[in-house]
Amino acid sequence: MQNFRTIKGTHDLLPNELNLWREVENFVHTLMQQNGYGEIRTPAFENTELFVRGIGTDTDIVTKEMYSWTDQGGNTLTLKPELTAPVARAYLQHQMGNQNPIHRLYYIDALFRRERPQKGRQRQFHQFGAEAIGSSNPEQDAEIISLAYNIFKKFDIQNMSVRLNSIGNAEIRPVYLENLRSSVKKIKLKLCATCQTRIEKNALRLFDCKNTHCQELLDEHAPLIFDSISDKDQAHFEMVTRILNEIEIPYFHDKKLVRGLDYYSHTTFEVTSSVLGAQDALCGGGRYNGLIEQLGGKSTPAVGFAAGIERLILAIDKQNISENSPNIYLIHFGDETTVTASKIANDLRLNCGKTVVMETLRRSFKSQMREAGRCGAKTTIILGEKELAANKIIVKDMSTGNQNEVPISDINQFFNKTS
RNA sequence: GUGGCUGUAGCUCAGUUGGUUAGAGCGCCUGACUGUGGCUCAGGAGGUCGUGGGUUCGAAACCCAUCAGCCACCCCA
Repeated sequence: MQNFRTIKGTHDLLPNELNLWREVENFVHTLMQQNGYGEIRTPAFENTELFVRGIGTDTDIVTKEMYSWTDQGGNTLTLKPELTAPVARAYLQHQMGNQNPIHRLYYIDALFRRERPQKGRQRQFHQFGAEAIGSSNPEQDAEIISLAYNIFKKFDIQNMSVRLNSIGNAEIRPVYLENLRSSVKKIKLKLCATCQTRIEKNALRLFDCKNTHCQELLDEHAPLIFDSISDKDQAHFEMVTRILNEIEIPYFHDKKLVRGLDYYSHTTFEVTSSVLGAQDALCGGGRYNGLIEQLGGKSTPAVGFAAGIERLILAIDKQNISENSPNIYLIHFGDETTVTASKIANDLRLNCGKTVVMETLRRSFKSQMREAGRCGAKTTIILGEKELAANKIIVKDMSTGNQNEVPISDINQFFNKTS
């Protein structure tokens, strides 16, 4: 007989850990709504071509990480590996641009990439994120950055840093890359092996090399993309930083920060925390003024971010996680008590708003008492044969051990009073 | 896709140069306490030793393969 288990890189989330997940999700909903963002949910899979066009043909995601298949009708489909392209697709499909010049959208969703799992990286993972479509102005960039920042701040993430840069518009990219390649080729042989291959394959990623020797060489010889962008784009960036200063978001202008997906332009940012290990990015984002047009719409400015929920959970200090224990544990025993106990539990939940857990295993009285103590119930209700015969229950306060007798007819009134 | 480390009870882990019936702590169940939790004590349930082959009289241990987990490379959230 085969033992079934979760597929490599996927995980079950059990009730215990989901308490924290729900806390995170609830706060995301609250904060987003507070900022005027509306939730969007897109399908789990899309046409493969959407991601190829959106993310970029040469990116790792598209070339080797997508879960793609051909269905029985011959359609080439892909489980979504990121959400910016699907959101942009939805924006176009529903002609949202014609309804309103600006749309603020957010999501919480599961994504799929076939990577080798490690800390902070799994094959099915979850992100929340926001996309503001329509404004090209720097205050929109700052708003997006503040959304991400405020969520991490709320959960008191340690050793957090916000890195910020601008990579200018898409037109200057080829010019800059040419410039970069020719400068770096002069020092090619002094660089590490991976950097040497990156010169042709993905020159921007040279700046991500963890080898300090390579970084020193690059500092000396490589031109920085920020220095090659237009005055207008530099002024845009300047304005973003002015707003961040004013709203007290600490950031570091990292002139080497680049992003991996092709659709980014202008402002790019990343929030990292060293408590995460190698996969230290909590969130990444930036402008993507060219994406909507790339997908067949008219030129529309947009900016957004995406953050990994698993990574956020990893980075949260779990010291003070609140267990949710029931208000009331309802103990009953004897042949005739079950029906009445069920009725009492139902009334307390519906009429008094109590969290009530009722015994359904029919364990011994002692076991039920132990269970009531273990699950942290503040109050225990005892309904035995004697109580049933007398039409009353015993209400026991678990911290003091005090007991009261309450007539069954007065239960709702009693518990409404004690809130 | 590449490399390193690791798989024994629900959890954390012992298990001697290969040798009878594989252990402990925590957790769970029952009882001492015939209707009162936490403390204590006693008893009990729970294992195809990740899986499949091989070596051997004999494998949890040795060999091969495979799967999974962790960490790193790579990449990214």
